[in-house]
Amino acid sequence: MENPPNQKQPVTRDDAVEILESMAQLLDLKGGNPFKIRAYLNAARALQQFNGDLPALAREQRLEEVAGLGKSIAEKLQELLTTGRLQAYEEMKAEFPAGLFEMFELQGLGAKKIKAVYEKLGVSSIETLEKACRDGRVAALPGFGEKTAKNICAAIESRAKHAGKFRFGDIAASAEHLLEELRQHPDVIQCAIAGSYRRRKEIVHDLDFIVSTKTPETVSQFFVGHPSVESVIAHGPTKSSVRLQSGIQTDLRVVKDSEYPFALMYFTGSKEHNVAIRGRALERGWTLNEYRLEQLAKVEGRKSKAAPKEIPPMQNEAEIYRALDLDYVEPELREDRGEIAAAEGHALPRLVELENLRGTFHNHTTASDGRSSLEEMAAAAQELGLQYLGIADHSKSSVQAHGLTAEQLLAQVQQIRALNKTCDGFRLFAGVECDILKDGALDFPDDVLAQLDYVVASVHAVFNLPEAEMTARIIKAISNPHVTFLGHLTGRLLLTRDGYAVNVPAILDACAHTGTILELNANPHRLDLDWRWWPLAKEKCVKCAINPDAHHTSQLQFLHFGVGVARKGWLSRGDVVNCLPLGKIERVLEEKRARKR
DNA sequence: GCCGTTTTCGGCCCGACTGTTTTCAGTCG
Repeated sequence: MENPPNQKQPVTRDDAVEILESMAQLLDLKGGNPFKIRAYLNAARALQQFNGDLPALAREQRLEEVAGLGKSIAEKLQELLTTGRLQAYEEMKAEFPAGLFEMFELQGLGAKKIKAVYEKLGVSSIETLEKACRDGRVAALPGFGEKTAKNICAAIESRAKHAGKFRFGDIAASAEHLLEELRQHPDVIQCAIAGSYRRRKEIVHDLDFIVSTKTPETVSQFFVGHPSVESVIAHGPTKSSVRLQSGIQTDLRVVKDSEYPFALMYFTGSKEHNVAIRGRALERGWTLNEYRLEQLAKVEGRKSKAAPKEIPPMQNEAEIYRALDLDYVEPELREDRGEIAAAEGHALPRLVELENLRGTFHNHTTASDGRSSLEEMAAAAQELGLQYLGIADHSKSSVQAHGLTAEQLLAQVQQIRALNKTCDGFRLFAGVECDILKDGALDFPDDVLAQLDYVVASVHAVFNLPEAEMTARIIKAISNPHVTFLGHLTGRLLLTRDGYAVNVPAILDACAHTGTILELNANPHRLDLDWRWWPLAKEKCVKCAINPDAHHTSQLQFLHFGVGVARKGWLSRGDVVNCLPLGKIERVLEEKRARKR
């Protein structure tokens, strides 16, 4: 169901942003004026931040009114938005082989180096680049060396390693959309997405749709013919496999309605959880598979050691667990990390839910690198039904993120205080995302921090310290009594950058000691701290704050991803401070400050 | 290429880090 290549699609704002960024890359490859290159990047950013009616502006020839767009780029955008094409871009693009562009995805390679290997070695793709690195031609180039060649090979390897993996947040919207369309289909009785998606893993390899129906063929046909399907890999009566336009492989399993809970449970996994569950079935003289739970004696060639128990009727997953003398295990916990023992001993936690959240901290505005204004963020939070919203723009050392000076920050505090007077039953908290400097000092002096409602301390630069030094750096920072929250503890960017070397248990101890609340950064690129650490944090009585790190009103929705991770980390409402109502959270923030005195 | 202005050119964010080279270029955030 691919779009015919010459069918005209309207150019979206994101398309235009991408083309401006490509133009900057092309100019860079051509060795263009660096300020001109920056002008294109600035224009791309301006366009990204522009919230108005772009097509209307293009129709009225008023694009130049957008700050950051001058005469030249406005004209180009005008052409792009009205004709769907941009001649200058296509001409420039034709000067270079297409393979050069994927080389920009390699960490450590920029336009200058790409240009050098292209012009001097004729390298025009990642494959030929790897060959040239291995046979020594790259290392022999002026300005290159052994180390550079080795680093390029490592970057190629890392890129390959990440192929076929998808961040949960990148595929969630299209997955839910497809699920909703299946649900609407008249022949579909029940349906769900199982697999690691249902378990809310931060990275998924594929999607597993489970459907129950009386007419497998029509549902399968509907699935493989869906507009979001790019190509069909396999298409049978009960199992179909496709690749969606996002690139992710997606399987459909079609079962009878009576088989549905068993299929859902089986395909939700994890494999390890299933093995343990099947073991329990065997102990009872039963066998469990993706279709049913039945007496082992009925299965050919197998005998039960114990006297088989009578099998109760089962309509849903909860009843399957109950038949095995277990409490219902939420999908997020099915990782064989102690959930079965807890389910047996009625010791599973009641997991936090999105509806429990009353507010959130760590959000940006246009004052630093956000794309929505203070007022817009406040309005969006209230629309979501939140009682409070914390504003934490970047501090001055984060130059690339337009960090605020002390004066700008204090002006924002005044603005927030004034805005609060106009709100009833809703409060903005004035905070900052304060850089943790290389030596563990904070980016603002205490007398500035003292004027805020809270401080999120985060590392944004100098990632490559040895573990002990990085750990000491962070502990020093959170030992400052003004620090309320520790932001994205490991600094990882999923599928892009590993977290820095840091001793997480030592940091957790320090958080417990200082009363610092640990952020669960809900940005789908971060999801940091990782879910695997949260049970330990909970054990050490470290509180969690689920923060979206929103740079736009729409990104407050990231809370949804954060709750998934918190649930995966066994957290309950009581472990998450932003489940507290306004009156109580105010007290928590004040008490944290009071610890210093 | 954009912006400001003290209009029509001159400045544009910048420090850290790495690797190559021996004083600097390229990349990144």
